[in-house]
Amino acid sequence: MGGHRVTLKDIAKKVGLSIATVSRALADHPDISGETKNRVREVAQALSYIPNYRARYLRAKHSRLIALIVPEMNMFFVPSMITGINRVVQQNDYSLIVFQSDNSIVQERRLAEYCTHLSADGVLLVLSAETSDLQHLDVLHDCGIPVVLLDKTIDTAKYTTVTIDDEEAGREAASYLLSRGHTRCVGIFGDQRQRISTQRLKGFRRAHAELGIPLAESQTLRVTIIDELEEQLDRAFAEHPDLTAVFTMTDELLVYTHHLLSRRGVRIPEDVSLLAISEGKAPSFLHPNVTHLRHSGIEVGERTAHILIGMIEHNSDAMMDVRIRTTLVELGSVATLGAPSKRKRVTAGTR
Amino acid sequence: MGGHRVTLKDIAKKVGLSIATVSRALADHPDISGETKNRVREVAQALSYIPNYRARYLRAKHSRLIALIVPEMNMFFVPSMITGINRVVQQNDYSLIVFQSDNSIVQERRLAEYCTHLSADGVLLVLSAETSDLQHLDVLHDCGIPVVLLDKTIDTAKYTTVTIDDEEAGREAASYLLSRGHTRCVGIFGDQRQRISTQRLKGFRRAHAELGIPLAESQTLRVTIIDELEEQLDRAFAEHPDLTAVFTMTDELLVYTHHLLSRRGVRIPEDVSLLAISEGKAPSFLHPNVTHLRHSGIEVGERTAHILIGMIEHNSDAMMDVRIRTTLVELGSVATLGAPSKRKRVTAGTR
DNA sequence: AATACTTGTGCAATCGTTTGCGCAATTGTT
DNA sequence: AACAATTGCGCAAACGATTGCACAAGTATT
Repeated sequence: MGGHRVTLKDIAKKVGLSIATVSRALADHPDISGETKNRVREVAQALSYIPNYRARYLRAKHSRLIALIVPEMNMFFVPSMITGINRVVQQNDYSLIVFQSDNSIVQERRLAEYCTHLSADGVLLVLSAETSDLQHLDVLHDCGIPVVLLDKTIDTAKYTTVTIDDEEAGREAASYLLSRGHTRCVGIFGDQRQRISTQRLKGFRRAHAELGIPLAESQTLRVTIIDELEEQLDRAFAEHPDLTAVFTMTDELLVYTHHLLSRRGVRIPEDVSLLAISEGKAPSFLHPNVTHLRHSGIEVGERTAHILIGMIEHNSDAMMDVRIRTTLVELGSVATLGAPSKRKRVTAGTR
Repeated sequence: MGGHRVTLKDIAKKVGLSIATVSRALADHPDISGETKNRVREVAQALSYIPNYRARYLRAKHSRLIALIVPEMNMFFVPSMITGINRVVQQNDYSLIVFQSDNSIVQERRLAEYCTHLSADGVLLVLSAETSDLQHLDVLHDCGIPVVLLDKTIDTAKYTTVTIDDEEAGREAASYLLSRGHTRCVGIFGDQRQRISTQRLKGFRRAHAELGIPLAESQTLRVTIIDELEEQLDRAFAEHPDLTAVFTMTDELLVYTHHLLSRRGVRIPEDVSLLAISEGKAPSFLHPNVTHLRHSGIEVGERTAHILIGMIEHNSDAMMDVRIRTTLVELGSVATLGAPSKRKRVTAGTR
């Protein structure tokens, strides 16, 4: 197997020209006569010549490779984000190389370094949960490789970031529920080491504060491992019998919450309303469809890729923080409260 | 921005040695004295030297790059498959480069060619729905790049494939339902251009034939675009009032079917039983949990990556067809039929 | 003291491309 | 007919690393 890959040299030998001329002919260089070009092209075709990008880019000092490092492949946001990124990357003749850090900062560091080995032209990075400072990215910075942080980031003055306005999304969620009469909501949030969690929680709180509606500590759940959700939810239901709405800050939390609610026979939205920040797919296959603040992974991916490619091609190191707005998609999982007394009492622990 | 990347030459200049010596020192070559090695290493450290893999691999004729081409990023199977692949690939010091063909054979051909440009050491390929022959992969074969087809393949004597035993899985599904008294089942299948669909359907049919249970044509749905599902399901319910079980051959079909059933108030498994071939995540967040034949994406990914790496490193072109077995996971969405007369009649079109 | 190893290092070619510069042959200008 | 401008092509260096070979100095052998 594995025949010798044909190179410029082979073509040159065959047509009796120098390598340089062949190279230029194939590149349609004006110095080369039409006839020669044709001859070269024919031979190249016949030999099914394939340029060696490694050699080409070795000389050219770039690679047309863009690296993406994600902490993990969840089912909801990451796949569509990759789809968006890939679309733009391919359109611009780059290739995307995907790494997983498995939520480990050690891996993340290793991978960042690896990107420099590969001479990636740019790096897209979704921070791992462990990451609390950005020193390990200095290698990239030192090599002049542009970096864009997306989705899960931390505060930084050094790198461009693309996120949704997490605090605003949290605020909108709460104020949407409050405006429809849900004065006792429970918000379910993720790992508090992550900015995305703390910010969404902050917004959720602020909405309550702004409207002067009390929000007990026990109304905001912080779920680091998904298995904790059930117990925490039980406690929340036990402590707040007047609970009328649940908000989940991600799709993962949404589907599991939906499951737990269904399991205990809670009807949505008759008994409890449900609202989420979501990529948009899960809400459409759950029953009933879930009203959510849509946070399109494809859009995030596309915007981010555009920005990175801009940085690469204009050699710009201007730093910015891009916030992508979420859009409210109303699908009927949130009831408007009229006569509160008619609602069925939900009891905890029912299976 | 972008300081000059430090090379062996820089180190050589600094320590006053030749490039060759520096290269060997860093590679811990026995020819080099310990003292020299230390000096070189110190300087390399101080200058934060990073080897250029493109240059290294240009000479070495390989790239330690493995390409994966998928038709699309669905939410269920592909992400976990990537996770599995990535795990093995990284463990073996390769990198994974991911492409999407968007289910277009034109893209698929372009990407295959692109893999040769990159000198990928191996290619993992999930065929697009459009692909009906494998000629466009000849470029890879000609370059001696090993290829493994996985999940969605077609029959081929030329390439190694890793799949589940689709026909057997379809057969098992049907015979499971039949053995529990469901004599009138509906099977929901995907795009009939894909082997995975035709084979699963074939097995489903065979199980009926083997047990001598009639299976009307209208009991097997073929859903090319997901939007067609609702109408087809309506028709099936209308034609078969004695319908007691539904089988879906993928997660996508499962979640949407589940949604449609919930919407029309069908209780699972009291009114209709539900069985799927699934990656395993969706069944756990649907309510009730769905009994399924588990087809682990991670396992498929890991096995496939191992096989490919084996082919790369042993330069083997032995061809094989690996079938991964599915495992039955019983989660209670399939009722065992006792007295058929007691079941509630399901009527079509109810919303 | 002459010879034969050993040790540590450098030279130069190589991987496959690209590209600045030089040069011959052709064409055009006066 | 002499000179200038154009056209078409090749030489050779460069990108950054690896490696076979040669070679100088030192050590060991006779």
